[in-house]
Amino acid sequence: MSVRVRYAPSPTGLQHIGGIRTALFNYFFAKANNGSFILRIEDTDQSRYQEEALDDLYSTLKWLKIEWDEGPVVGGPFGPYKQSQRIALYQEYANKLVQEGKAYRCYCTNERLDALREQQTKEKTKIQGYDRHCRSLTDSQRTELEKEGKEYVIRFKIPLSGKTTFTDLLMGPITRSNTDISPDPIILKSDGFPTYHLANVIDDHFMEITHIMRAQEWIPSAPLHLLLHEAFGWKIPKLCHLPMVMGSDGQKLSKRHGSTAVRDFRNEGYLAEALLNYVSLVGWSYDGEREFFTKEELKVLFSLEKISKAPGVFDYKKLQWFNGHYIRLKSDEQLMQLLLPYLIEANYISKEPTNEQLNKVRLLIPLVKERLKVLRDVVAMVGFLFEEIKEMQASSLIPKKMGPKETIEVLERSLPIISEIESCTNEEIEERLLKLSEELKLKTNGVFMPLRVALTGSLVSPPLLDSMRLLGIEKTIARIKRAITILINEVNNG
RNA sequence: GUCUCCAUCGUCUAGUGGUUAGGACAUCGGGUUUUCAUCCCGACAACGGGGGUUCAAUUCCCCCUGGAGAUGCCA
Repeated sequence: MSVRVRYAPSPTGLQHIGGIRTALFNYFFAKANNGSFILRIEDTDQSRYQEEALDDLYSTLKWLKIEWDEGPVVGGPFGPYKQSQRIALYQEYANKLVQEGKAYRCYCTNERLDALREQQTKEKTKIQGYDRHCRSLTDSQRTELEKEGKEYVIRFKIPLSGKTTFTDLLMGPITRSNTDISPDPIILKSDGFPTYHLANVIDDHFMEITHIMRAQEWIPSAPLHLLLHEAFGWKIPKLCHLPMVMGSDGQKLSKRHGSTAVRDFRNEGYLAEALLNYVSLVGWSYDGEREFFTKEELKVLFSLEKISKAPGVFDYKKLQWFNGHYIRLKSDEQLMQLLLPYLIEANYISKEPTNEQLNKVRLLIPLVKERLKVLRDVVAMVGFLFEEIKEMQASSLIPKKMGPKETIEVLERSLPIISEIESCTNEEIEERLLKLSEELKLKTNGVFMPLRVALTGSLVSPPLLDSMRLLGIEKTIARIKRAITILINEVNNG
């Protein structure tokens, strides 16, 4: 039987790193085994449902170029693939369990359950959870409650003794005593919607899922799912619980660790290739040496055996490193297309860039390519070419071990040399500036640094002479003159 | 509290009953470079503790410790 796996997110928020990692592992596992990757929407919680979340799911998967073989939009033989469209099925099977005496209606109010929980916490009772009050209702009591028209939920009867064991593909055998399983969990809510457990088990069965790959946080409820499968008399899919993705403090990765939404990474200028490559390496490795993988390679090389058991910390720095690598792999033209939206957003160029603007941008691509960690960095990096420098401190113009007067001399004597930049090569200008530094008995930096700061307002910038060419001779001269003025004022005032 | 799972450099990881315990990121140093970055070279840095089993344990077993997750009419 061919492999069938699913990614089954619930549309209650933006797609995040942890979710997408699960999606990726399922996807790669399916592809590596010539199987099918199914997308299923687990929208059984009406109160937390967000329309935006669904859009985000689709756009995120599209961005990563993860296509699903069956699911919403594309359809498939086991649809519908949205749980909210399968309610009748869940109700039918929940009722079936009730009829067979494997589940029961519970009429307990939220007030009673809250009070129960509060008491249990206060008294630190051994067993936490539902007290199975309605499990032992007599027939006449039930008829009475029905007559009153009381709301009810359906609870699944967990055996009162014995234990449940399953073999996890990664973890090996895992056993849980039935008395430790949440006592008689709700499988059908009072609004007629199923809980995760019921819907999940029914769908996995009818969608003929062969392998359930999900995060380790599901281990504790796996025995319940097993019991549910057994109650229906269904075959149990193979289980594989993936290590979780943690933040730097070892806790489950969440917003307080930084961005976790894929959308945020995308906005910052992370490339899909980089994110996909890095995320695939959290909890999985190939041989411990190689770490660059394309999606296509992963679709062949991915294997369950190399998944690690221990949770992994998400390393933002390493992601950046991957991103820089993939940025440098782009051609200049490709990178330009990626960078344009950021330059437009910063108002450096117009929404419909003119040819002149495009030509200018085209020239600066090689200057920034090796410097970008994320695409958005380009804004700060080339801002000096598109807008005036807001603030310039005399102190930042003056290199270490030099005074303001010396710096003024450097700038003034550089001016005539730089004025000729349009009729000279970089090498010729460079040579003359080096000669100047010798004449003034300065280090090379003593000349280049003041010029750089005068031009860009920053100690760090793309190559100086190329920057001057891009900025244009007039602005270059004007900025150097402005710097001189600032320094003269500094001398007069201080 | 109870239950379950996990444990190699700061981080992601490779690895084996006998290895100088390997790689990558980060960090630090050096080289290239007019700065930064890239690139190259180098350094630092790990088998949580205690018992066994064994001629030999990082590796197998047990305990402890530590960490995480679950304990919802959320998924």
